[in-house]
Amino acid sequence: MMQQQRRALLRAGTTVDEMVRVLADDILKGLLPPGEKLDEPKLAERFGVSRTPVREALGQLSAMGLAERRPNRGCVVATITDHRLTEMFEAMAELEAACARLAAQRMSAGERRALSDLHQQSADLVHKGALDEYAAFNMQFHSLLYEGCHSGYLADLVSTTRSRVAPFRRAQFNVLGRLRKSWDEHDAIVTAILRGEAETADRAARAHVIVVSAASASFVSDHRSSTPEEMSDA
Amino acid sequence: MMQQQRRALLRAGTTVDEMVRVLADDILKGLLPPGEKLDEPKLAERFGVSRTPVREALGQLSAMGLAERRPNRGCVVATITDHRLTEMFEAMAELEAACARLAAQRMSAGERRALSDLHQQSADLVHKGALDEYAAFNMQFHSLLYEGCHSGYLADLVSTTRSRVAPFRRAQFNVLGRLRKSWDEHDAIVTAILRGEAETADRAARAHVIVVSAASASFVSDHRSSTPEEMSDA
DNA sequence: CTGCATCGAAGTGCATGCACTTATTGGGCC
DNA sequence: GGCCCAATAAGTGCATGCACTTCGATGCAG
Repeated sequence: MMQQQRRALLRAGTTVDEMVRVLADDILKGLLPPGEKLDEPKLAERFGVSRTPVREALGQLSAMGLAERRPNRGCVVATITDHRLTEMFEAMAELEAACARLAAQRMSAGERRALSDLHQQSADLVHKGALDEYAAFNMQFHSLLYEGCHSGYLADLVSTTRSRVAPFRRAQFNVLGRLRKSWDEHDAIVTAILRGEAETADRAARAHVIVVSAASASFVSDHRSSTPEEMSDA
Repeated sequence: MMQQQRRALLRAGTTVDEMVRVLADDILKGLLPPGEKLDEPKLAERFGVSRTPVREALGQLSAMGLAERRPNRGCVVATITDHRLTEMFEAMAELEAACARLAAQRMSAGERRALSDLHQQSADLVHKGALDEYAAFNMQFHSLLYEGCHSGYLADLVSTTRSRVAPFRRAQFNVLGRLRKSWDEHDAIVTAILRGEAETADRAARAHVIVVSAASASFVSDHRSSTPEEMSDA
């Protein structure tokens, strides 16, 4: 059949970029669970393109750590060991703590106010027990924290790490009472930052992540596929 | 001409993986300086393959942050602003500090001995002024530190960051007296780790990176290309 | 001589097709 | 019946070729 023709006129970036965006999103949201096979012909049909751009997209996803490619044996959504997940939370604790410490030292008055306002607004969601809305707020809260450290690269590292653990921490707020505790932990962080107490903010952020880590710890094994060799990666 | 034939028999992984390794290495070593054009036909000829695997390799390099792709306008080795470099060093200081702190708490007796031995051996290189050998030792030293934190993900993050700044910190030990100072800074880190003094190790590692940062700071502008829009990325 | 449109070459983006590898299934043998 | 192996199907890896975009050169008007 005829080759591409006038697809380019409708397209913003390249087809590959768009596919990477969509697939990464699907993985982070859990639509494509860890271990899921990423079949080239299927994806080619889904996106209405040939296998060539699909292959490029899969290569990039695996370079990003969201997928794993086994030469000649296909590509799957990245799996993880519970040991590796523990390590990732540990690193996230360090990164969030560093962000919080720097934010306490560097945030402008406006940034502090924005963080405080957002935090206060979320109190309502706790009362209402609005899980989904609180989850959305939670993302915003942490994003403000990352921006507040005024170090874009550090913010990128912690965002990336947060994304990578995302597929393994679904349903975290469903645990009863976790909502309220999360808010209290945020409160400790906000208070320290507003006061400019760097070390207190560091410790509060670290503690917050460690609690989240514990709440997510038992989730991995459900998604572990049966390949034993993945135990050796960390 | 005839297609591929029996290339696969000689090959370990895939052609693409090999190209990514080689190109990443060239970039980190400075053989391909920041801003250098990565021309698909040229690379295809260099590696003796068609453009398809070259394109995949470039996509992966850019997903790793080592290259930048402009749609329809080619691919270049990643450039960086001096602001961004400062941020990267800042993040590296945090990461190295965290590694050193955890290493002080977690390293086994054997690991401590290995670190100490390596460090003591390097004293010779300082006396001889052996810049290249010291640089090689320096990499080993930091690798041991990363492993010593017993958190593979954290080690990956700091290794990756170190790789990314590598193209911009060439000739760092050439500065007179830097060699000796570097050794002294390492000594402070090693001493703290051997004593298990986590906070001291944290501060020593942080200080070490900050000094390195200052020594490299003026290097970027030489490699800045002329595109003004890259100022807005951080 | 300068500014702008046009043409051409070079280079990028993707479709298609062939070679090779891996997974699977159905028969022959013990 | 269980085991092995060949034949086949499915899927991955890369080469090739066409369509589209960008960039530079050339020619013409002002």
